[in-house]
Amino acid sequence: MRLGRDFYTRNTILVARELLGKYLIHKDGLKSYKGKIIETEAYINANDDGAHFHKGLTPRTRIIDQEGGHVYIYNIYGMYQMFNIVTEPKGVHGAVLIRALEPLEGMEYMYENRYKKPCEGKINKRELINLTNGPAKLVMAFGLSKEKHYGLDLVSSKELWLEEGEEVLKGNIARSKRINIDYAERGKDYLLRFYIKDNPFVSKK
DNA sequence: TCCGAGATTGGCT
DNA sequence: GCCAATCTCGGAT
Repeated sequence: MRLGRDFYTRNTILVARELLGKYLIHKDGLKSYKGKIIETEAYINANDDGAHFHKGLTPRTRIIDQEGGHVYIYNIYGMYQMFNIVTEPKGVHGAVLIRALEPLEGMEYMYENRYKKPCEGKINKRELINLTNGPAKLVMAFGLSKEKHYGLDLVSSKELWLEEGEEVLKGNIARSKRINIDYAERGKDYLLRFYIKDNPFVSKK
């Protein structure tokens, strides 16, 4: 069952936590990708100097002004891209970064996207973990890109959306500081990263 | 095997 | 020049 608008247009921190266990689906022609969300980070508002939009929107971040459910993808380090989901009602700025997924379907396509060679036979455990255990890795594995998917609406798109997934008990959710935002004077210590405890696809300890 | 340092890369904060 | 990252390679375990 696809998640509707009401799921996304709520408080960003709440959405980040509830995204854990949900399924991300990408249909690309005959290729079909499915993965369970394992790790997220919330980026909230003007008080959060870790957020790209804390000083206001720019051409890069313009989609964040839209209502929750839209896709925000940006370039980083010249060669990687990151996948975010816009939250909150229209005009309120917030987004959730998807940091890790657990592959469920389409692993052979993820393998080809990540390693640039055909998937022959069984994928070993190390290769499997390395498909989607990081924010730029999962973008590569799922065949996502800024050019194709920036601004797309997860509520109505025929190629990319989220579905109700597995319930994650509160006791199995861990919360921590966000990864690699030491440059944010205020926001660096905010506990806005959520992940499923003991899941092998979590990006960092 | 595991961990840290160094290289990579180009649009924009 | 900076950056919500990743890969590789060397040396330690």
